[in-house]
Amino acid sequence: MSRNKHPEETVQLILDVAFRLFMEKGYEQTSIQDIIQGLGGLSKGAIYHHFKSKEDILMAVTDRMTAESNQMLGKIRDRVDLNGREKLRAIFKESIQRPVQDEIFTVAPDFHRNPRLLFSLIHDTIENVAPNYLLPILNQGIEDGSIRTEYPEQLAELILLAANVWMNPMIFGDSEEEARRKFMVFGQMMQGFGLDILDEEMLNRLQELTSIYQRKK
Amino acid sequence: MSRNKHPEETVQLILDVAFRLFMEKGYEQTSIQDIIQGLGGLSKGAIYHHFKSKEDILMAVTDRMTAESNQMLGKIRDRVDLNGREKLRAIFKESIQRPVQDEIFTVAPDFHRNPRLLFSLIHDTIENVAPNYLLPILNQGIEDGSIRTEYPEQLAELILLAANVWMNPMIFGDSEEEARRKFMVFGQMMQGFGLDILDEEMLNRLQELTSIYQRKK
DNA sequence: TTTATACATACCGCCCGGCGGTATGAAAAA
DNA sequence: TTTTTCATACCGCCGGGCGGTATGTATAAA
Repeated sequence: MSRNKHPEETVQLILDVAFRLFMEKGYEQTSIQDIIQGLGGLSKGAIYHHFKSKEDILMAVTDRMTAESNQMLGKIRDRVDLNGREKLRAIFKESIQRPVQDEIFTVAPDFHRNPRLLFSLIHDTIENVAPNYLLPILNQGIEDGSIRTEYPEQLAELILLAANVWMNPMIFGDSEEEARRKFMVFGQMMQGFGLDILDEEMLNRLQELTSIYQRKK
Repeated sequence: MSRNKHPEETVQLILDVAFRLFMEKGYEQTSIQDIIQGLGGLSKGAIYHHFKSKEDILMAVTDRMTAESNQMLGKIRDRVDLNGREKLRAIFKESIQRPVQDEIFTVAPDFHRNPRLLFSLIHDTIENVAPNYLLPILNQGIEDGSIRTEYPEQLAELILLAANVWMNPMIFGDSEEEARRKFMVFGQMMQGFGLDILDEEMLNRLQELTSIYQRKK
């Protein structure tokens, strides 16, 4: 095969294939050979020309996964027409509404077979999303009086861990009923912090996602 | 080397060595050969006689880790001299007081290098500890009126995830100040559920553990 | 024409796990 | 008591596959 004039396409192809396989089979269970086979003609040399290790591919894959989500978060964070509480609500709404979620739910990553991916998600949530996206919103909410808390950094972490990890149907494989109850408990927790941002629409969407994932299994 | 009359000792030896190595270097980074070297004479055949795979060793190691802790939980759960809220408090106290924690903190498992171990911990927390230990206590608390919640199953999960994972200094490597703030936020969350069970003694012990782990790194 | 890039190919060393074989001890048979 | 039998504990080599590297080659760009 001849040299590609647009190497970026090759990179994306590798990431596409790796993403699909990592999700379907898990990172550990996916060999470089598996990726090569999904590449259609390309070889090991191509992969190691663009990525320095298998781990490097995983990082690129997760980066691409979170990039789109973070862009959305950034947009809401930087809006000037909403107060803190409204932004918080907007984030939750968008997080479960956006179609990217559907894509991920379609390939259905089985986090039981993907502890590394789960860890990446948790790590990104704590080290990136919480301080860079949710924290500024909480701080704004504190200033404009729509949110009250003494420790916004920690509250941001706890909220995201509960929402992104605990309530994530892909991780714990909840039934719709379990998802509903988690949503209720989560809502109660948020109210305990003076944050009343959940509504029925969100619950319905969450249950929808849950059922999509249930069917996939 | 001759045959051991007490094979159980061999099993324990393998688990001892594997435990130490998994903690120090991480599961992935520990090879069977590494374990063999720590065994003092025993060979690969010995390992695969007692365990069917490397994964099997990991499971045995984690089982042994949680067994002691679960025994303590069971004892408190089955006491008849405490109401639900008192049991809940007793569990929290014991969980951070018991010396087993110190042992683990001494070998210092770096969860950043051990996503599988982290997943095992989370899995055990959700699938075992929550339903079998904390849930009965919450249910008792609901009956005797010392705890009020509509969804005890989910509350049990959320509480344990926050306490065992989020507040675990080994996972997120908090500073003492961060540990204190997490403790405060956690306490606020518990109060939101009508549960006022934390006290200063617990905070001090938590910060002590945090500093022990900080020094280890 | 030269140079840098985008690959292909051959190969390395390690690792998990299987497997044939051996040593040992305990129970059963003589 | 002695002999036989048999399950178990363990040895250590080998195979297949893995991630990764070194080197070669064709092509685009300069």
